[in-house]
Amino acid sequence: MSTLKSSKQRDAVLANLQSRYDHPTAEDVFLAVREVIPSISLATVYRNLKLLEGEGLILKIPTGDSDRFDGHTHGHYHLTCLNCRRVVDLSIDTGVNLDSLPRDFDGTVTSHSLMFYGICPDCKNSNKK
Amino acid sequence: MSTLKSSKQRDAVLANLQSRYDHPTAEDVFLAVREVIPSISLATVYRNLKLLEGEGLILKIPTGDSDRFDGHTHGHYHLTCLNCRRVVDLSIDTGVNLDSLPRDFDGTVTSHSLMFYGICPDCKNSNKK
DNA sequence: CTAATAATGATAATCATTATCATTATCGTG
DNA sequence: CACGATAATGATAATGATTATCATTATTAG
Repeated sequence: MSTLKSSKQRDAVLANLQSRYDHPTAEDVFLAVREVIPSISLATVYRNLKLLEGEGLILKIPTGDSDRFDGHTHGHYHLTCLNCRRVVDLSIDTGVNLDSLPRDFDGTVTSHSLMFYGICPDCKNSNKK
Repeated sequence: MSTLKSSKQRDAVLANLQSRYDHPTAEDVFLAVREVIPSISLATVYRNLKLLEGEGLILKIPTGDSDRFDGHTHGHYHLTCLNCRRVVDLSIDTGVNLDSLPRDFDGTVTSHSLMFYGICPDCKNSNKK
């Protein structure tokens, strides 16, 4: 049983994710944290992203291409823009009645993830002629 | 503008996906279709999966590891088993009120995907002492 | 039938992510 | 504080999934 030891690299990765509201890739986080800790390695970023995800402190969002990460684990959903590939937040006033779903299901549901696809506000507005 | 030409390989890939109710990886499909067309190449499977997805005939399910594919595009949702990593269908009596969601959102939502995480019936029952 | 070109199979290339390993940092304990 | 155990790091090699390349084959319109 290994005990966690603190590291400034891990702190910096978490701090970066919690300070931003986009949904960066591991590489994005690497580039940002390198501004603060120039010696940090990409491998260290990947390692700590995985650790932090395991701790439940961040969220990994699989998208079909590179995974995205989210430092805000409160209940909110995402939209993947089919035009610019960005992942943006959708603040949803609950509305999804998930509790009533797995009625006739002989398994256990512990969590869910909901991804919307479409066009983000930026792309929609910049496409106006 | 390129026009589609038919091929028995593509037909076989689609037929395989439509005949099964698991959610195979590209490799899984490759192994299955090779039973019918021994000369088929893995690259051809990937190519046609992408084509078929573009046609809207199949669904690609990103999972964080290898992508899964689904030959049934009707409205249904999936559960990823955290124990055995399989993806199983969840037949849901609608229940999700998705239409009312993107009210205060200045973008366009064209589709969504909902993934549940938990324990599938098989694993749940085999874990009983 | 023939020309045009889409599709194939084989394989090399790419890209994201993970494993390896020698070195360094952290932390409880004497 | 100093020590020893071990977790974390940085650099890089390795892996695994997916895509690109390219010469050859198959399909289709005319």
